[in-house]
Amino acid sequence: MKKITIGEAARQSGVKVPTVRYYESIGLLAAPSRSESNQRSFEPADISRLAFIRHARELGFEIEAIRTLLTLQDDPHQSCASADAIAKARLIEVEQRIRSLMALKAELEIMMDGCGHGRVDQCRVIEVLADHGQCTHPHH
Amino acid sequence: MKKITIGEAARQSGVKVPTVRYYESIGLLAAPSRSESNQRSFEPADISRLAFIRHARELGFEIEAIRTLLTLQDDPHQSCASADAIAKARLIEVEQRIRSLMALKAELEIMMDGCGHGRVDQCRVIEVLADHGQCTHPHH
DNA sequence: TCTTGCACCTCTAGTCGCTAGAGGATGTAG
DNA sequence: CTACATCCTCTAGCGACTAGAGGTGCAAGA
Repeated sequence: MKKITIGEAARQSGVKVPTVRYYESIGLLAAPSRSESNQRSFEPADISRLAFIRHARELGFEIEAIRTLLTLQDDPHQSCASADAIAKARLIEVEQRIRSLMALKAELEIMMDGCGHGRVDQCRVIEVLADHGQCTHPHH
Repeated sequence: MKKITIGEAARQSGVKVPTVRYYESIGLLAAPSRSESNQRSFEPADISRLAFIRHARELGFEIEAIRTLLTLQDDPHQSCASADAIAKARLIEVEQRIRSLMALKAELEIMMDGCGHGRVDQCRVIEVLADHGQCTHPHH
């Protein structure tokens, strides 16, 4: 029985030390046992859980969604439908976000193209921002 | 001389009432004059400024960037280079964000494809989240 | 005239997901 | 034994608002 310190847990899971404590404080991670000197002592399962959380966060899932995904993981006999729904919702979100960012990109490019690099009073960047009517791209 | 109330200013600029007050509080918008009964009384120029801010926010510029853009707008004899640089930085940010979201989308799609819609213990969604090694897409 | 109801005012606190820092205890290497 | 790293708890801060409490002012209908 090796005792895993919070630092080690952080290193292995890729989650930062204060973030590990934060996850414990919001109940995403069960409070681990403590050593005689009150230091947290994690188990391998905790590392997996932290890695799960980290990966899900990287994929942009919100903490509450992750909480649901974790309870599903904890009870493997449940239907997979909720996990499916959460992932699908996230996919739709991501697709929407990509579309809107592409529109932004187009608008920014138009802005930049029009900039003669002279003085502000000839600057399309400022001008376009000031008057949305000049914005040729219909992103909204 | 018509007096523009905060509600009217909000309606015309598309910025919400509390947000207008917030912008005033952080000095993005000059404090307008007040009526006898202490109500804010805006001028047309304030509406333009609010619309400018709103459009810039829609394009994802941060408040501090907008603050700089506004000072540029206020002094039209300055070089346009700063505005240019801010817009360019934003464009690069947006492009990066699009790339990373595309990678996420791919990973989410792989996850969903593998889901047999059965029970959690056969669910690829949970499984992929739990073990990043299974994530075939090299987005990081 | 009353009263209803809306728009306005200020101020504080909450949101999300951490991150930073204070101030102190403990563990480890030389 | 002395550094120094790591751990502990607690509080406050970030950005850009948003929500709510508690109060004033104003116009229109009964």
